[in-house]
Amino acid sequence: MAQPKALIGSSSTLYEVVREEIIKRIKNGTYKPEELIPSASALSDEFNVSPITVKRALQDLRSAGFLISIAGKGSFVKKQSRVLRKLDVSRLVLGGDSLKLLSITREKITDATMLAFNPPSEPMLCIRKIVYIDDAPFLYDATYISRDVGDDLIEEFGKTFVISALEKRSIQVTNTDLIIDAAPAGGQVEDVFGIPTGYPLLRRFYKFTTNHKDITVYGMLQAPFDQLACTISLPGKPTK
Amino acid sequence: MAQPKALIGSSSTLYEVVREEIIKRIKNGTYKPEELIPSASALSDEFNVSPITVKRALQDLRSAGFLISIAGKGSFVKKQSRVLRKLDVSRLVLGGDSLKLLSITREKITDATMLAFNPPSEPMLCIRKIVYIDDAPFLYDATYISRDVGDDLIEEFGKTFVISALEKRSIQVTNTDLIIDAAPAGGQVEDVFGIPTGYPLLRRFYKFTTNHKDITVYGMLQAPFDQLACTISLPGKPTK
DNA sequence: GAGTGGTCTAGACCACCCT
DNA sequence: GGGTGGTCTAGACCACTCC
Repeated sequence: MAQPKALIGSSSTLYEVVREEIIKRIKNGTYKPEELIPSASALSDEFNVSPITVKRALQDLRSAGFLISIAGKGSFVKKQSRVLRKLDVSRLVLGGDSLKLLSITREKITDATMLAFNPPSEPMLCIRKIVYIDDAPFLYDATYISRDVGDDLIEEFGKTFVISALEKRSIQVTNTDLIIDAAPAGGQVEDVFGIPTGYPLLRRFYKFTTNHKDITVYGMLQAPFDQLACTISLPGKPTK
Repeated sequence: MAQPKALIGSSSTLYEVVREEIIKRIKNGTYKPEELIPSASALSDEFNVSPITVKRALQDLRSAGFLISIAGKGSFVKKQSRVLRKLDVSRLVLGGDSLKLLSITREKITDATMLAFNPPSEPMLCIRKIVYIDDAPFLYDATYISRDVGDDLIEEFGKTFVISALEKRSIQVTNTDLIIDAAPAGGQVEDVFGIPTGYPLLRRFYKFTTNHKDITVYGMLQAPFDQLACTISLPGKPTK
């Protein structure tokens, strides 16, 4: 067969060359946000490679958040519009957000990152919920609370953020510890957000210490990397 | 051919089933950190699927940081040991770290996230470097500085963090703005860390305002998700 | 040389969407 | 029905490692 067409980019393998060329076209506006890109077979003709090689490139582009592919329709350039929020995590819900309760269970904390908070090893009350913005899933939250609480309070956990429910009962947060990390999507979060395995997530783990010695709240917030970034402003460093 | 072996996991496709089974074996200790897992052809025999399907599963596992594959040797379970560091970004180098200067150029800031800091649109001095821990790349840093500085200072940028060099000249940081996000690896960082395309990164963008009105420092720190997480402790929330 | 992972291709099949 | 993306397989080739 004919020699594959020479293309821009220092990549070695064919699918990398195709991938980088498509990225270039997205960045320079040849393929515009929300719009359909040429089909795999059309691209395979243009680049003179197998359709399967093009599909391999598209797979990478989905994992990197450049594209969304819909069987029967085609591949679309993803619109990039990310929300910036303050790192402070004590309010989940802002105007226009809505909550969906997923489950309330009793579980042990097993996540390796959360263990850095030295949580109790006994099973805790675990509340999982999704925060929506404009009917699109925005945050996935799992909250663990260290003490048995009344049924009325549990019911309220489904409607509001745990801290708000506690404050109504004059339980105040005295300290907030946070761990921020990135992680590849896997398991339940893939389904919640409709993202492929390995899609980068921004995660915020929190530990709220309260003025009730028996009540400490642990939790984790997750969002796809292209939906959320966190900001914080720190006072000027002392002269050291 | 024979019916593919029924396996655990609610996944629909074959490679997802294989992938989840291998994850399960890593988590339950069947495949141990640093150790070799069975070859693709051995796994394909066991699962009764094509070797290519197994390779597809292994590809996902590499992207999610579970495995490292070396041609001619095999696939190894990645050892998970992550560093926790305070969010404060003013010191790159701790004991045992070393720096490698990559380049000093003049560039405009083009990164979409960094533009949230409203940096100047003119070209700036750009210093790229890598921080090593135990001879392994740990952080990738790009620093932009807004003013022409002397050659002696530029030379120092290659050896130490920009803020330290400035402080020696009594230029103090009066405010630090940070943006933390996650992002898929792409381009130069892939080579620096030896990670596949799309590998999740934790990124910290910083803007240092100083007591010199002409001197503002912008920059970005990047690290693979499995090497670094950030911690911060916030004072108790006021009663609202 | 045998085994390994990785790429590239061809061909088949399926599910989905649109007309 | 024809086009789309997605999966699965088979077969070939390459580069690498280890014996």
